[in-house]
Amino acid sequence: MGRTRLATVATPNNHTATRSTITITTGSVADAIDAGRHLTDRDRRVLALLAAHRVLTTEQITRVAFTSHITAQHRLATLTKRGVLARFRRCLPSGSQSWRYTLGVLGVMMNAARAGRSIPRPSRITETILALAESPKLDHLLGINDFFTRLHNQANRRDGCALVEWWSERKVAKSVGELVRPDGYGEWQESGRNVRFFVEYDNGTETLERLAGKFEGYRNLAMAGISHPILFIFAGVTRQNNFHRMASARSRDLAGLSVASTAVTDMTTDTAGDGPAGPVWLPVPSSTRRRLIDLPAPATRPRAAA
DNA sequence: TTGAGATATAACCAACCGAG
DNA sequence: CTCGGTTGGTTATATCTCAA
Repeated sequence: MGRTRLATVATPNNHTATRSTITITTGSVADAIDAGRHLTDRDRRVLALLAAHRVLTTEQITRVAFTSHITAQHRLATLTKRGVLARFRRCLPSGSQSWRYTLGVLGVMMNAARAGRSIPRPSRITETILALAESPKLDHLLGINDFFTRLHNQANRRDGCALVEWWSERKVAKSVGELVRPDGYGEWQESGRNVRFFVEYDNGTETLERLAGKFEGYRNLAMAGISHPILFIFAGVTRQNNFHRMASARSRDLAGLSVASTAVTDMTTDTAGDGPAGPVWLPVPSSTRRRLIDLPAPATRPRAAA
């Protein structure tokens, strides 16, 4: 870079048990314009990805945008140094946890300029990044993004497969938020067939009763003409089993809905290597797991979610 | 408690490519 | 050709997990 006015702020917070390291490089609008000139097409894809989905780990970004994790690490580190990205992680030592990347000060400025929005002040952006790093919803967000990046990776590796749509919670909320609050919406294509689905990611913070309460919203949505399979993803196998038993006993609540569940461990250790696209989904009520593309369609005729 | 294996990053290095 | 940037490889280092 020519004239560098960037100040790197590494903020090790050693005061609590959950130590965190954050790297935020700040800069001016002029720096953002300068940094923008050095971006590759792939960099712009990563920026768009982070603008839409807020935070992704090194591994998740690699799945979507890189073929080599080494290259991804190098490039992401460079973009962080330039202020385009910011990153943080719990625990100080390297190698113990991958970095979580989000848009940096310059990245947010570029994104706002491209969308025709007013450009936020660097201090405001820094506050947002710090809030994200400390957010209790961080693991939940990373869990959802992990599911979608694994699907994306499958699409990259297999002919005839594509992740046609990947909507964040915010984007789905704008479309159907009045009736339900899914954690994501997607459309998967495989062998000339398509399946649209809603995602509910559970990391054990809600009671099963509360999960069951979501069925009513989806029934109302179906009556409004929007009906797709609802995928429940659980952090643990036991909780998934409990959910499956509970949901199977409530067939009346599920009338007209297509509900299936899986556990993260099933998704990541699928022997065929198909990940979330593989036969890891257990429809309710059933004891036979199906591929994502083979999930039963809801009884009501689906219409586009948008 | 200890050691092996897995995982992740930093710091190097070499090869390649396009612009000037 | 030189220079700067990108890509991808190796090595060193550090921690975590898990089994003995």
